[in-house]
Amino acid sequence: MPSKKYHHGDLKNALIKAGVEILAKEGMGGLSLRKVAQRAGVSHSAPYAHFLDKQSLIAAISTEGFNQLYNKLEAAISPHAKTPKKQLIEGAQAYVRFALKNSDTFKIMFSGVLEKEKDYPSFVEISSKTFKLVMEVVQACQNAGVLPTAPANLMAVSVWGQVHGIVSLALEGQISHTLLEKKNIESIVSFAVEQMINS
Amino acid sequence: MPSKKYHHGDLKNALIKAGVEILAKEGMGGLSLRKVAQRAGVSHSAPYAHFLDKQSLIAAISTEGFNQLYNKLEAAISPHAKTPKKQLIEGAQAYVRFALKNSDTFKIMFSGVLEKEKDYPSFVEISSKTFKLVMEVVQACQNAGVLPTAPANLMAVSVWGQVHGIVSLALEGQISHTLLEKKNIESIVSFAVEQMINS
DNA sequence: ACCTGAACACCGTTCAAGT
DNA sequence: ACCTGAACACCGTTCAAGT
Repeated sequence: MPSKKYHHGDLKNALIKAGVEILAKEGMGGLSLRKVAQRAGVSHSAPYAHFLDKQSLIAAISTEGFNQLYNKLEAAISPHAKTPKKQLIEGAQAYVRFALKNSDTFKIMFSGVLEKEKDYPSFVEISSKTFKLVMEVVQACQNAGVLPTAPANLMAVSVWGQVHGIVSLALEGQISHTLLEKKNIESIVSFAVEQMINS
Repeated sequence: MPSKKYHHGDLKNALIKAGVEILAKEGMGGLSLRKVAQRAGVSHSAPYAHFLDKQSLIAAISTEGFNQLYNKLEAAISPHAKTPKKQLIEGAQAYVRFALKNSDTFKIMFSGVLEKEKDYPSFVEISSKTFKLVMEVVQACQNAGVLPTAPANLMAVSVWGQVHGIVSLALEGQISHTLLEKKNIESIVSFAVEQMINS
């Protein structure tokens, strides 16, 4: 438990944590390096000992978000190793839950605020690892005849895009009010995923 | 042609135009009210005569973006009134083209930078009008047996989400390199939309 | 090695004043 | 009615200096 004694200690992780908290409390617009520093109890220039600039902190927060997302997906998928269809459905639901619960972290991960993702190797690594996980589920589904035969990476992008698109529209308030009166996001995504599955 | 003579003239539209240009040239991170004012040739406080705050300018830019998107969709759809399947496919392609061509405007429309969309009636109006257009195409497809029978708004969100999701992932650099070597975004979206269509 | 404080350029917003 | 200029609080970033 390496936690409460910065001033020295691991300020780097304390800053990431502070960033996530500010994000959750004030949203993207409220996230400033100076506030993050203050919340971690250090001077406004202290973060520069651990991050090159604000973009680097955002990259670290996004990377942390992707790690959590990956873990949630894994946890949702692994119990159903013998039933790919369930993996697909449960994985999609886990994705939705993560996005709705950590909406500001999710937004920062996918909202283009991070400008040069390729400059951050650990971000690239976890995001491609996440894609591979999706691909494995898709492939298992294809082998079981649950999803159509097609290049697995193409099918995986379709599936991920379907889930991601609905969730993104939802977070943007773009799902029509009359639909939301009858169905929540989880069930809308369920419907869309079921549509992809071979009858 | 009401264009080149602000100082007086319609500064409001000049500011929106300047904003779009800065966005295209420098991206979301470079968009400041002061730069917009400077580019329009007025003092940094002049915009406040026309917009309540920065959010209002962003709302205006997003609204303008939605209007253009709507027009592109209409233009892609209207020639194929008798073949709903073509409307669906061409509409999706028009969506992709708009997003790729105006990527920063597209991002600002959907990236959660605009915080209280509901406060901007003309934004709400054009975005719901756009959704209705999608719904009409979907309904025509359903009547022609091209898309499955289901509540039209639910099906419309699935279709829009599918297209929007893939495009968003693409703009975020989240489409795997190995897939992009073989297929461009347009053809990936084509594949995904074809998957939704009744065989 | 890690952190502080002063400094600089830039930003959003307000307001009194000008035409 | 529309625009300017000074002012204020806040921000990202740098750097010399402290421990």
